[in-house]
Amino acid sequence: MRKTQLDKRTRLIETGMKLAYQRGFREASLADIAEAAHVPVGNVYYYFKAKEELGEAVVERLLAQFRELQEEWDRLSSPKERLFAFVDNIQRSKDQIVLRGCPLGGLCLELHKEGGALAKKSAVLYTDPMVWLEKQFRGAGHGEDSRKLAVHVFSAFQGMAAVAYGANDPEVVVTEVKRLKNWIAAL
Amino acid sequence: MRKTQLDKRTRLIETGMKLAYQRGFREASLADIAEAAHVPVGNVYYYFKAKEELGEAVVERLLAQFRELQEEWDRLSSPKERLFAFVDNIQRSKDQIVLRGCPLGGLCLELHKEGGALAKKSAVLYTDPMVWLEKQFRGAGHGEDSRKLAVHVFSAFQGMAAVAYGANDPEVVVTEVKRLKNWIAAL
DNA sequence: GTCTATACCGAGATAGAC
DNA sequence: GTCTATCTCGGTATAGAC
Repeated sequence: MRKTQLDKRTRLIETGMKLAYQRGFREASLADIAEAAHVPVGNVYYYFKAKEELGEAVVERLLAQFRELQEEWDRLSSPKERLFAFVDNIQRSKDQIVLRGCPLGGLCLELHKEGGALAKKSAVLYTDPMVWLEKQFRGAGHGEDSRKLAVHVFSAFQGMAAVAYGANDPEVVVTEVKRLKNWIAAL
Repeated sequence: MRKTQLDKRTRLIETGMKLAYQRGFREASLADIAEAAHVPVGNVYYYFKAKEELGEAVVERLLAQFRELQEEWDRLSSPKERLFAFVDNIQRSKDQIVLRGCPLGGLCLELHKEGGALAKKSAVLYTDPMVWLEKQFRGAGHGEDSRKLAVHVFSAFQGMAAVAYGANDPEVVVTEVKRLKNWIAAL
């Protein structure tokens, strides 16, 4: 019982995450999500009392997913290597980014504009990675500058993702990633 | 006749632009826009055959508005001054950006995700400014590098706007603008 | 050309049988 | 716990009087 409950709930969250990424959270109807997750529409409300609550779960899932990456990177031996791993990951995702935008940024900005309770909660999709980046810079001995350096890296990431997506040009990611790596290497 | 027609049409476009910026284009209903523009709802369809067409007009209006700024900057004597003017303008808009995001980027990304005909048309909101930036770099003697340099500036702009907005922190703009100006000055 | 009334549809959400 | 049928609301879009 508990098992299948988790399964359906999880399926709804993951499908919601996928469709929100592809078409936007607002754009993806509960009917679409339910169908794609092989769950009857009305049944969604057994797991979530409103669409907003599913959105919340999607944000959490997305964050958890990013934290898994962080843990992986944390196993690398030096802070600088960890920073490079972060940037390499952007490069690797470039096709996805050109096609659908940044998975974190897209949802964060959409929910932010939507307003309401989700707006505030979605901010962690930005702040959490920046906190991690800051920690790396601090570990590399950049002290009080670390926050600004972290903001710069994340901001460069969001910028290249937005432009690559909006202007439909994967080369933007390639060029900007190269520049960002040089910048980190030269610090 | 022609006069009042233009007035209402213009009012609808400008109000649409304002509300799309504040709440998103999808989120702003025709009823809201019409009411705010003091035009009866049903009458909207005399001027635009569908909401999509109003969206198109909004994109064009936004672009025209940006082009006015370009013309102003074009009157400055050197390409480098023009680049600084572009960046200064970001700095000046920082409060607006924190509150509602980038006027160009927000709409461009939303419409892009929406898909459809508007998706392609909205891309000019990104490509047009980048073309202008490229021209400045070319004028400053950067030859074939100009395009990449332009992309970098615009990408930095979009990044700082997104992060400042999403993380609700105006300081992001201040810091990043400073960095960007140093970068341009050192070229 | 202008406006009112309304059709129509798709969305989120609920009731209640099983 | 699970699913079907249905309600309600708000949105776009249209018909047609003036």
